[in-house]
Amino acid sequence: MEKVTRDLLTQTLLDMGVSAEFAELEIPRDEALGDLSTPVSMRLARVLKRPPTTIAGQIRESMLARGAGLFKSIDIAGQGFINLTFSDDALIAELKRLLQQQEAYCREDIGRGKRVQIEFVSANPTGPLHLGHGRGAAVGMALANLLQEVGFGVQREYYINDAGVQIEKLGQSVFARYRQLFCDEPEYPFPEDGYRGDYISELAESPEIRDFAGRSGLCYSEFKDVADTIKELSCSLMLREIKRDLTDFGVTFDSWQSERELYRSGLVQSAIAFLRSKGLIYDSEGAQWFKSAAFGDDKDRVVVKQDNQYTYFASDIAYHKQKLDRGFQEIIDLWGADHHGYIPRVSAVLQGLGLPSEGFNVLLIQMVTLLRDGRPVQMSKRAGDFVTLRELIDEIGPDTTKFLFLTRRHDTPLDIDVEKAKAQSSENPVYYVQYAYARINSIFQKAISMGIDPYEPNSISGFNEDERRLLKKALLYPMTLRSAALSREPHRIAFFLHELAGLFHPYYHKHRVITEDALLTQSRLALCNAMRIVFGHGLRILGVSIPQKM
RNA sequence: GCGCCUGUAGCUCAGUUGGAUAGAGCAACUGCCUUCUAAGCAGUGGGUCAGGGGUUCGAAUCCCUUCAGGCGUGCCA
Repeated sequence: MEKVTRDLLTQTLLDMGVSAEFAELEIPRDEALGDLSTPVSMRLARVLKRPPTTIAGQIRESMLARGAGLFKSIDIAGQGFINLTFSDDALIAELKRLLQQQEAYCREDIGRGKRVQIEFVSANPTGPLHLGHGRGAAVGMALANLLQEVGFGVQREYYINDAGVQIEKLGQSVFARYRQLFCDEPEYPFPEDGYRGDYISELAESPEIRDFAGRSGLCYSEFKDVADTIKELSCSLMLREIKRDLTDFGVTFDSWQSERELYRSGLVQSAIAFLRSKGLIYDSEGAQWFKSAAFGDDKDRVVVKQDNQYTYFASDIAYHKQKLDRGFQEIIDLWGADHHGYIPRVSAVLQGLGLPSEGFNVLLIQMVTLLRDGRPVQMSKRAGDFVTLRELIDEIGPDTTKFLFLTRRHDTPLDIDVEKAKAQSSENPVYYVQYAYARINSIFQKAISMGIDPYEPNSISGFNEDERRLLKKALLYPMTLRSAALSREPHRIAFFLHELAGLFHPYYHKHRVITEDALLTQSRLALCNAMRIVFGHGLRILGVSIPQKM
């Protein structure tokens, strides 16, 4: 409905010789003013050098003439706002279109098939997922669903950092723990900066490690002799755990990319050679440097150290080059906010490889601070003191956890008081939304039991004021979807759904849907069906379950 | 020192990308279950949008500045 209006406004502006980008519609704060409004005439006043009210008058005449019954009225208010009010006939016609097209009604093709890759979570397989990863998982999944819904070709990827010193430390930690537990060496030295969480013991106790230990005589080995297998086993066991957590959280990936695989297949070497051939890598002070300063970074960055070892940056170069080689036109990475300093150099790489700077988008997932008794808890994987995603899911459920993360902008720091989250979980906003859906379903069940088909309303009469408000909100849902997609902010959908439920519940309480009046019943069922479609669509995008009853 | 993020009701957060009189949830208080689900509804109270200046028809939103918190600033990953 907003799209039809926007197209109309755009045409009107083009006829006046004005660029289409001025065609912006918004929902007035005060609904008495109208259904949609545009401040366009005030913006044009400066450009056209005419008073805003004069311009507004011209736009009004043109839109009324073109609109053909779409509007009940178009008013000019204040300093030049144009307020549009839809006619009842137009709302009903639009409702019928929604019911006919179902979820397709919600989708506007914004992506036009553009291939975009979203990489998220990508936690090192050196420990369980914590709350920050959970936030990234919820946001990344919702964003992927959202973009897919508006016409992008989306791939969801998890990058596995299974090479380098962190994995080395993981292996050492597991090795040391095994010796302490099973080799009668309780004093066996634990690595200084090893991982100390309980999960290390669990790894050491796992059948896989114990089986290998039995075969290799681990109690009599040096770490370096068994390092490769210990590391690989620990890593894959940890990854299995992570995958299980994600699955239980309802988050899935299309692709898992291993860092080690980049080295094995020679992609790191060839990527650097490629950059060198383009003159973007040079030698200095015995190291090899990438010219990132040429693309906006503060300084050039080392990719191969003096000792001939690759830096972490080297594999990231290969990784991001490979993303381009796989044909993605837009690359979205979700990173923890503590990596923000890393953005310019990766952006530099992609620009050096020919990707326009707007093709690379990093969503910084701000820190999740955990509070206990109102005081922040230091979360450190190495100290082993942190609250896992698993723990929170088990306590309050995946839907509540997701909604907790999705009712915030991703780039604002978030405090979670676990005790409060547990206490409030039964009053969580997610239930408010799900409950609305379940109630509609319940009405439909009742209708069916009475021999009425709620999905096939054959006639729709007029609507009262409450119904009009509800209907209008549902019909304008695509507007939220569009802005959420364009701004890459899935949380807007969560808030929309909560607002829609906030209209539905009072309506439900005030009016009966199924009454003696057959025509009225048909109309109200049609309205409920529209709500059902929108709630279902929104919840599906957020990755939240859609309960038929509660 | 420099860079990025943040500061909105007692708490946790939105605020349509510069629009009209700043909004929700939780917490507190008062009512409402014989009806299609009370995980609900109706109502009450709660604000110097961190402070100051600027830009313009119009600022919580943009610019400058001060204050406060977080993060970053490796030939670590």
